[in-house]
Amino acid sequence: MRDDAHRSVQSVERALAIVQHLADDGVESTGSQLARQLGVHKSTVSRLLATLEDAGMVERNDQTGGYGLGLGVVALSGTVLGRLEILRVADPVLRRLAEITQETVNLSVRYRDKVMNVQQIPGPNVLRSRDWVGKTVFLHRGAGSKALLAYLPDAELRAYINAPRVVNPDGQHGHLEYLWREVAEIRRAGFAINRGELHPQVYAIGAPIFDGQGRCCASVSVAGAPEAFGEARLPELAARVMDAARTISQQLGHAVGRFASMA
Amino acid sequence: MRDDAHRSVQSVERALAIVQHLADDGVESTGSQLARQLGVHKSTVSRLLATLEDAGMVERNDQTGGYGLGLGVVALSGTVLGRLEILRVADPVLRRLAEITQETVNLSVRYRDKVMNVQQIPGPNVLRSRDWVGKTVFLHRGAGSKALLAYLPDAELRAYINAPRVVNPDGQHGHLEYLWREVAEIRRAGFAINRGELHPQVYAIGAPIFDGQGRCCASVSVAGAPEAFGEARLPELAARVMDAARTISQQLGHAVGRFASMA
DNA sequence: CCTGAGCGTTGCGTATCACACAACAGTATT
DNA sequence: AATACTGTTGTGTGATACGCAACGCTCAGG
Repeated sequence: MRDDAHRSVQSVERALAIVQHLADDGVESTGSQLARQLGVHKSTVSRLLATLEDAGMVERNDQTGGYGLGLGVVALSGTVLGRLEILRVADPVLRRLAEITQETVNLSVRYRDKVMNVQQIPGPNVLRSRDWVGKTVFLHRGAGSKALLAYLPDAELRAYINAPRVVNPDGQHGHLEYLWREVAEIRRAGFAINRGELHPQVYAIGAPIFDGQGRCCASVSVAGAPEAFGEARLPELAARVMDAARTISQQLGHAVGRFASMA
Repeated sequence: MRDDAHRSVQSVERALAIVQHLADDGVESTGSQLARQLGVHKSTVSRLLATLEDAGMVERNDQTGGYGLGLGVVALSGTVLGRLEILRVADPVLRRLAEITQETVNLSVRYRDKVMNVQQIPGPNVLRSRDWVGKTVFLHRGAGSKALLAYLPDAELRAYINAPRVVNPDGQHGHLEYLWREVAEIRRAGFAINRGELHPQVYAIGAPIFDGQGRCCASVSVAGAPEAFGEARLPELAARVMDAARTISQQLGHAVGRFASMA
């Protein structure tokens, strides 16, 4: 634990732990609660919170007196999203895909051992559109995620599948060896399909996007009600999604047909 | 400078300064550059960056070797936006407004002495839709901003107008006394209008939103090309925007007609 | 009204820890 | 090869962030 001793700054680590804590439960909490959960004195937390509040990273709710994440992180998010060049080139393609399919379109990029949604264009019959940008899911859950996973370099893919995992409370994580078959299937078909993995009533199709170096860096997916993914419509949807992914890859400088990461 | 001595944590302040710096220029920079600009040793910056990178707040670009903001801030942003209840209640109203007007609809909230965009529904003929959520503008610039400004409590309004301001390089900030007349006009009409203040080719109309305590906490605005805001259409647009704002205010618990902040 | 328990803030003293320094490794340009 | 940049990492020391305790505050409930 203390092996990488002074490669990092303790107080900053604590501040970031506070931020992560406020982000995880989502709900705001008091400084004393944070102090207990982090195992430090409440005066320390008070000073850290004051510093974070000055920067706009956390805000105090006037009504309840609790602390929560501040709008400053939204401002930061805006600049980082604005600098993601993949968003610039993908945006018109995604809009067109949404218009053609009349379903919800997502763009996801890899983030550590997860996949993060960075753009969502809600379809006409979407209910809960909000709170999706910035959401992360594991690489093996969901269409967009699996599309990304399947085209990782073999070493990374093997490492991910064999990595020791803790079984979540929901019991969703076991051994992932079964993924080898699904990955092969995805590579063969060129797209991944999700039949209610994340939400029972949401099916999705995802296809990989490759950057200029031929690495799979993102994925595009189309999500909708299960009825929309019947045998009749699925081939057309898959073709549309793969076409969009290919277009974006081209604009990122990827030579079509050269799937370097499959070599 | 050092008067509020140990009410804040220096190292965390420095870390946040790094983050702000990376956000401001938008462009990524090297650790040495950051060290020079902050006036600290590069080894300090190196350790701070390592800590921030572990948390996903900054990322190193493999190609250029520079540091930039990381996707971790996007994840944080997702949770804070998901907890903004005004987004939940406003979302359907905004979508309906966008559908009716066929223009771009924005929802803004106050953030310190600025206004932040927290939701944008792009219209059909939008060009650059991206990178608007999280963007901040001053309270007196733009339709949504001025709508919020005009309904601030008088004390805050006076403080804002009389606050000493530095003149920006673009020379946009001078004395703001002229705002008193415009504020009166906005309060009389019930909406604010922006004729190319922020971008020459973008006009907008904004109306205030009030929370359960009757405080003006947000605003909704409709933006589009100047041609769309001619005499013929402007009254209807203004009515639509004010109607949407009133609907959202109602759902936030504000009694219609009781504009407490105008008393 | 007083009490008690919860909250956050703030002086203070001390031990920790984060800093500057310097040396090192790596890379690109000369 | 040499220079000029990077970023990383040991090391010593002095600044500093920590825990403690006391304070002011609000709220709940005898």
